[in-house]
Amino acid sequence: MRIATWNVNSISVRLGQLLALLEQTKPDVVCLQETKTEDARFPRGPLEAAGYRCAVAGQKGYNGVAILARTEPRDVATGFADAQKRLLAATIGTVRLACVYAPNGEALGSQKYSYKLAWYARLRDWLVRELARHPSLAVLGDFNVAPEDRDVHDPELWRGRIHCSEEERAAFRALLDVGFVDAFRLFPQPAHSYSWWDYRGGAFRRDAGLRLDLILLSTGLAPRCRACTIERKLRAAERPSDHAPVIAELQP
DNA sequence: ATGGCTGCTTTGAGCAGA
Repeated sequence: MRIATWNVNSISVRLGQLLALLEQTKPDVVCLQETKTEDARFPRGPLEAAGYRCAVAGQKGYNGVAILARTEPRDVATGFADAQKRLLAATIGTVRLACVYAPNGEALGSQKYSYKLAWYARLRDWLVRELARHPSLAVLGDFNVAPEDRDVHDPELWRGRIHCSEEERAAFRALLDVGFVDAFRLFPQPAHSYSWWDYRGGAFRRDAGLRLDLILLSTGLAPRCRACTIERKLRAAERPSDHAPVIAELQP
């Protein structure tokens, strides 16, 4: 079973690239973030034609998450209540999956930063309950936290800043403490492995990136994981998302 | 390079992202 996550930064702009990704990597499940589209306008037609069923939780203009799967998603749920569409869960086969789009946080000390930390606390509480019901649980998405210095192109430049602060990293580790591992770090990985590069300042060309897009696996599910990779080449496409997809391979 | 992109919004300058 191949599971993937991608922050598309608008499903309508990235639909062609998404269809190409589905064709080339043939994932069984894809979690999408920042679809930026209300549910009635989600492009179900072309995705169903490509062989994927869609569970969606979108809103106009901002945020928005979706889960695409080759089989019908079961027990679809939107998690804890929030006006911002940032969480969606579904069961595919034997695996429970949660698609998450964590808040950006803007800057330390801002209202959005407080919202980010509170959102992480709510996510943690929700994961505790979800894990009790679903021991095989995968959490995929844009966490908007670079977990460690090795996930940052220039740790000294980013020290204490948004995505890299100790407070955010502690909030992220609190998720792991519930009973998850970062699938990417189960395997040897190249140095400078990032999943997001700023559109500005030639960040991708300079490889000035952060690893913000992650696949967390419950300790019950992690032994089934055989690989986890970042599809970096999509960031080099024409009119790319600023995030690259992440894909994990699970043994059946 | 703290922006110098990009995509969105009752279309057009301002917000948000990260």
